[in-house]
Amino acid sequence: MDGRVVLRMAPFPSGSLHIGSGRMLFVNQHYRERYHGRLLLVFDDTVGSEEKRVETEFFDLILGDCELAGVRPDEVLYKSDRIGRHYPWARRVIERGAAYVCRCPAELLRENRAQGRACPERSQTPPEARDEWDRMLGGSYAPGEAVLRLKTDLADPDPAFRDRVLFRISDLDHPRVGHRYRVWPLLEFSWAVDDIELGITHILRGKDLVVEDRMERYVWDLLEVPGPPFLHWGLLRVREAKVSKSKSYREVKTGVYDGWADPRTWSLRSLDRRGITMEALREFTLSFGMSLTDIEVPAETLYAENRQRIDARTLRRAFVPEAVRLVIDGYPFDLAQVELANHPDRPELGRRTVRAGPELYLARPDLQAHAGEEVRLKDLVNIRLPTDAPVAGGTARAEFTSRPNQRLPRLTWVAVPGAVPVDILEVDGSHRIGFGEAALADAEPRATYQFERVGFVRLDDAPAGTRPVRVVFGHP
RNA sequence: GCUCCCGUAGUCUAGUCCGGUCAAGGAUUCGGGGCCUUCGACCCCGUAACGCGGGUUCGAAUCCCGCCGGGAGCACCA
Repeated sequence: MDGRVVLRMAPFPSGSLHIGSGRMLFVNQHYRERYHGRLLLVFDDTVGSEEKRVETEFFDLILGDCELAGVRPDEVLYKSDRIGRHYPWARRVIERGAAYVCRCPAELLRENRAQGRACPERSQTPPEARDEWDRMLGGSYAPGEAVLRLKTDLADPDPAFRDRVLFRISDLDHPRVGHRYRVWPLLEFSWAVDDIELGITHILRGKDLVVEDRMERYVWDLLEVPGPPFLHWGLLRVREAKVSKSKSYREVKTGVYDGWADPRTWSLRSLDRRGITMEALREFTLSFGMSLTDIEVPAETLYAENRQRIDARTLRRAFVPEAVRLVIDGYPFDLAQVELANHPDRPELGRRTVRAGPELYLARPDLQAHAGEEVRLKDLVNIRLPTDAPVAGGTARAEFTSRPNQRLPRLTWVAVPGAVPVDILEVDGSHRIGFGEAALADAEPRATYQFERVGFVRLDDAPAGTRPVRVVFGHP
């Protein structure tokens, strides 16, 4: 087994991979590594349909998703390059008397199938079928006028399995191969062929494709070729991620979403943008094993996995949302600045000097929650808050009370001089604006921080110096 | 409706093939406590599960039957 395993992943290029479809990447990668095998990426880009079009931009997008996830396929192939190889297989099936060219309109075909009724063409002899097949290939039929169908059992309990269509005619312009082919195989048959021709040893895929197993197996048995075993995983949904691929597609296309990295897509790249590491995502995904159960997991589980990985190396910074300017009467003059640790438990991550002073920004929600109370400004002094909280952007006065650390509610603050405007992009696409401490002024793009009492955020990939500083919320 | 698949704590998972070592392990959540100048981290403690009903057996989460519940598919899409 070791070293001889060949796996394949077959995405349809219609969007970026999201948290659920990413499972394909991690599972295949996992088994590839475990058995030192090969992993092929085969774009399942047969011609599709009017509703399901192949779009070239998605080839690169998906390749980028793989790269991001740290999955490097040994080979990248396109089904659309391989269509010619499927025709001889069709011929073999016809020779066995197991396929015929059906000229029923789609409507009638479906009805007959539902009734378990045979179409007149079903009785074609192999030579007749071959002639008809040649006419199909030769262009005698228009799209919809003829299909090649497999003879199974019209009494099969599963109607979907009765004489499935193997090839159909389509005039759609394919973005890679144009009009090179008119006769296109359907997914099941194309895989029955390619899984053999590519020497695939194990097929690992989502259970949405289990019916297709049966078709592939049927063709292999018919042609007396041994085929690889199938393994499936159930549906994985993240509770908070109500993603629909078509919705994401629409919103990205119309610009409602900020591209495929918009947090609302829950795409791999959006998670990366939020500072969720691919290692965490990989562990998270793999933890579900190959169970056939459909599962719904709270995002918190993923967040916990990520927190475990990044907490110890992530620098702390102060951020104040819905900032209110607070002038503190009686503030001690010698406390113009304080030196703070970058991480409470990791001295090796260094320290920074932060401006303090009598003019500070505080969060309006904090002011409201503790109106009139004495509070501790974290790492600074104790003050008494005003009884009325002004609106965000307003100013209020507070009163210095004492210096020593006391067990009081601890609030986050940012000195007004040098405060950096920050815009947090939330998971639901909304924005939270506020001020961050001055140290954020020269933060590197893509750097991850923990905003104390807010959560883990990652800087967007904007040029340094962009104001407000754009960050994306990761998780608490 | 038909076909296939799946049911272990709030959530996810180990165990089910090959019955005993499972009075069910782990993770996360939640509750309580400790510690640290974050509501984060860390440490300690705790709550909590074999869908239901029969059967086989000395013994069932594990095998059999029935029921109930959930999911997916039923395209000339992938």
